[in-house]
Amino acid sequence: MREIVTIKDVAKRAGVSTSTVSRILTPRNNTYMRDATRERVTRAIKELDYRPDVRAQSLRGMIGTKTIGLVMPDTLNPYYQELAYALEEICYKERYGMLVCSSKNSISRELVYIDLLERQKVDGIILTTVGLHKARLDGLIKRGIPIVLIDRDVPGTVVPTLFSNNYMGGCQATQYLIDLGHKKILCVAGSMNVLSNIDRLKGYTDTLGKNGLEIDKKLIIRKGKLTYKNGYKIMKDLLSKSGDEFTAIFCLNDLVALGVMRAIHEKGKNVPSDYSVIGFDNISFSSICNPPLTTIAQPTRIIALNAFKTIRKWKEQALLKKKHRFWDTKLIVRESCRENRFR
Amino acid sequence: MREIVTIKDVAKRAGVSTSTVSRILTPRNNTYMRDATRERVTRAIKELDYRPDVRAQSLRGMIGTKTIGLVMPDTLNPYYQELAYALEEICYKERYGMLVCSSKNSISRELVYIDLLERQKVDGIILTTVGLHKARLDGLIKRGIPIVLIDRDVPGTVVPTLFSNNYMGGCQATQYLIDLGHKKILCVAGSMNVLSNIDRLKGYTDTLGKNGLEIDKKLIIRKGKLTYKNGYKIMKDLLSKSGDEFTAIFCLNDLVALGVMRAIHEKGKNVPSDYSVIGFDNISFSSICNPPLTTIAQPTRIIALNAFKTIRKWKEQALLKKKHRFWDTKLIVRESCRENRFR
DNA sequence: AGAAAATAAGGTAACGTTATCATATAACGA
DNA sequence: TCGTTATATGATAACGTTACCTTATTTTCT
Repeated sequence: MREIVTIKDVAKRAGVSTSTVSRILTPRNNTYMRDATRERVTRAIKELDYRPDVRAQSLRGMIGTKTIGLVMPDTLNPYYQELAYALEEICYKERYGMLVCSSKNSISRELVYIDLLERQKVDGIILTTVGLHKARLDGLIKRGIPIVLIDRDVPGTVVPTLFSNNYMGGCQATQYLIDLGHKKILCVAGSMNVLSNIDRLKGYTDTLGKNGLEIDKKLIIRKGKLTYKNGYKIMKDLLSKSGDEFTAIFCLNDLVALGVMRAIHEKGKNVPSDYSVIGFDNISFSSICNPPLTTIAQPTRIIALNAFKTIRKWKEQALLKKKHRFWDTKLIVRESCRENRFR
Repeated sequence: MREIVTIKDVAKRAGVSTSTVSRILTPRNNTYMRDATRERVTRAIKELDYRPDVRAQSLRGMIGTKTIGLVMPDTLNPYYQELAYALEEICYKERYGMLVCSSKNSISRELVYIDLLERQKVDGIILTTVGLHKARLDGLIKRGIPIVLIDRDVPGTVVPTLFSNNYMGGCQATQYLIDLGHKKILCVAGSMNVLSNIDRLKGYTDTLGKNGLEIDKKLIIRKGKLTYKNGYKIMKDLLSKSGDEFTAIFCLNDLVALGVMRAIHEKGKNVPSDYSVIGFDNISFSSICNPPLTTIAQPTRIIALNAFKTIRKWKEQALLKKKHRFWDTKLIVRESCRENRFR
């Protein structure tokens, strides 16, 4: 039989009222209780294996549901997995539950999930949107759902939005290659016009310019998605033509970098002797692959922590001003880049 | 201002009672309603952007919380990520929320999470335990929490437990290598005594025996965890001594296989020309790595689907008998194995 | 036409908690 | 000793919803 133990059962067993039991569950500072009573109740709780029902607590009380929702474009993308991991760590410490939702780059799916999270009355939503509109977002906020955006902006709105400093990362990667003596640097940029990619690309072009190097449009590949498969395909095509136009490759994420490296190896060429390759994201596999990938690390943990904090401190003033915040990226040197001595 | 729209607001706006609104939210077959009324209510819901509160619904009604909990030993392990992915897909279709919890191979952390999920009154828990005891599990069941175990057993209990046929996978991998002409096959098995590993190892030894090959205990490495790092270390040690005692390597999971391959490459040797390597799990990176890894795929999606189904159909009879179920593994041939012509 | 059945909606209590108010006893200061 | 405050607990209503019961209107059948 399904035997649900409630606060009434505890009260009866301890010979007190439910109020007294409740006082133990929700300790406020200004409450008096005899030690003997406290002990009797505590014992009853233990003996009955009682656990308060968070639904009921949050429905009546002033606490929330102790749950947050994380909505990401792609759960299989290692970068988001690491974001989820960092966030889970924080949730664990705070004894929060984390509802993980993958929009799979579909806006309709994202909306279904946001709706679901709202019905579940989560204490907040952390969202990397694939195209939420201002109206929807404002609706959410009006209805009192704390929401924090990560990596991607919703134009015209005032929600706190947290970013890696993607521009900085683009600069770091490019400058590193230039310092190694590379002058002709291919950039595999993908076709998607999300802010993070635009910034990385801008970092690339600006840094070329700052170093007095020419910006060759033929060296900026803006097609397809930033996936392993696409990186492989792009590089394969390029190498089948000539492959002489560049000595280094800046990939806008690690996944494409992996695909690019695979195509290079298949062609019988070597990384880093023939081509230097640098990625972005520092996914866990970039330290494992062959050769280990030099890349730009995002401040994932810091972003996760601040997202959580923002939700917890959510007040009306969050609405008052646009709050874009950026955190520094970091160059991680491994073995996929080498000095350019020849060309 | 935080403006929570409730069923009362909808009722008021539509000019009906809350009962009538509720009837629309929870459609039972035997309910009558005038079309005009239905339409008025539906419109009010839309206009107010009303969304029912799942907490309240589940507290009063007969539905659950539409949430399940997934507890895994390691969220960063690609195998579990793919399990989570498969499960999320099912949850999405059913409009369930999924609380993702990583025990990080710590039993105390696992217990904290199970406790949290119980307080959240999830409709079920899907658990790959790192060492739950019978007593705890029986407690959960007594308290009416549907629970399904995956990959790992809790001895002496009667909970439905779902497995890949790890023994079969061990046989498939070993037989494949034998069919390629390998006679001396190293097995990197790790020290952990979990059922899945024991079964994989048994598949290995049984298949050797069935093919009339000697079982050389020196070729079974039972130390450390099944991680990339450890695989690398083990193979590096082995190669620094001699490396002549075997021509093929069966790794109990893909992660170690990746580490093993790295060590081989670092030694200037080649996979598959010098050593054939086969893994287990078919993690996404096994198709991306260099060379792409031949491996054994687990029926992850099937397991996820059945776990969910089991929870939904949870009845008292689930208690009546032990239900261990196994699903077939599958050999995935890629490029890390080759015929053994020389030794 | 009258009774029975079908249709359509409202009223109320309850789910498991806690906030708030009320009450009872004990301790204290004059 | 009495009034006042501190201590300790109980009673009740409410959170947002739905199950169940009740009531009012129609429709249908004889």
